[in-house]
Amino acid sequence: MSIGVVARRVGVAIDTIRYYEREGLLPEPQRRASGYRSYDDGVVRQLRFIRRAKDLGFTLEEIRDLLALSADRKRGVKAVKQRAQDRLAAIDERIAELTRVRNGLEQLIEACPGHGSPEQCPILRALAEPEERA
Amino acid sequence: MSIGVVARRVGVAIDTIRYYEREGLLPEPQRRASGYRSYDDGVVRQLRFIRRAKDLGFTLEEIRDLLALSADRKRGVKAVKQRAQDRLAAIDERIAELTRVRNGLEQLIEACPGHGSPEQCPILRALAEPEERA
DNA sequence: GTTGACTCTGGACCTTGATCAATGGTCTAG
DNA sequence: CTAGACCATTGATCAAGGTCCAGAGTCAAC
Repeated sequence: MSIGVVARRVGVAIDTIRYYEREGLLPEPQRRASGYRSYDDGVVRQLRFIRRAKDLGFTLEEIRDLLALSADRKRGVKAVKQRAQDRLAAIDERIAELTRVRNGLEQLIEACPGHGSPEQCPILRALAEPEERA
Repeated sequence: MSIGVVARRVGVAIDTIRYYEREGLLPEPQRRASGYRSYDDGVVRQLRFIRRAKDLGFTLEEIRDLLALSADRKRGVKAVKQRAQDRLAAIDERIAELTRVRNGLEQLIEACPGHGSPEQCPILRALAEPEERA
């Protein structure tokens, strides 16, 4: 398969495939005599793996790590689970942080009449206040 | 006040202050005869405003907008409230998205024994599977 | 009156995850 | 054989929000 066919099958740009190769997320493929990259089906699975991991919020660096682990029979699984748990913890932390921000913002919105002078607007006041403790 | 003093008082880098000035988030300050920037206390409040708004997830562009609105007596407040509501909606959306990802990941982790062969690891399987529908 | 800390400008550089452009070689259908 | 599609490499560019550097001028203390 040429790079263009792979790109179409996975739904990713050709440049992205070459980029992943440079970044070590994809192995260097066979080459034809002309220099064209020649892929087999494995790369399609691997690209889908990358895309799903990205959807789960893994960075490309973490994905490179996951890919290495997934190739490591026996020892890999434990480490993969650990990475997934780390990722889960990071997501939980991010959700908690966003929730704090969200609730703070909501309170300000509720307290804001939506008219009157800027000095009376709790949103602007909260932003401008010298020190505030939540 | 010199730029360095402002930077220390707010806890922000000197370069950041100049950057904000270039980006239109801070007014151009007075200059001494030497060309040194000379600030009054207002800039400290404004920098804190920027920092708080950034903590709420506003982009610098949105903050520039908020600052303009906060200077607009009467008409500003309504628009500020609207911006805050938009921001709240965006945060809610982001939390919902993260929560979906979080729950998917959690299920995979629960199903993973943490040992055995990579082929049996639900995390790796989910990532590698040709098609999966949640 | 000089050392050391500070500031000025302009522009380069950083991160992440790509994407695009330029230039040139290759492949395939008609 | 040739047009048009495809692919190669290198290097630039993007968004966002800064950070850092060089080279030069300035300020404050001793």
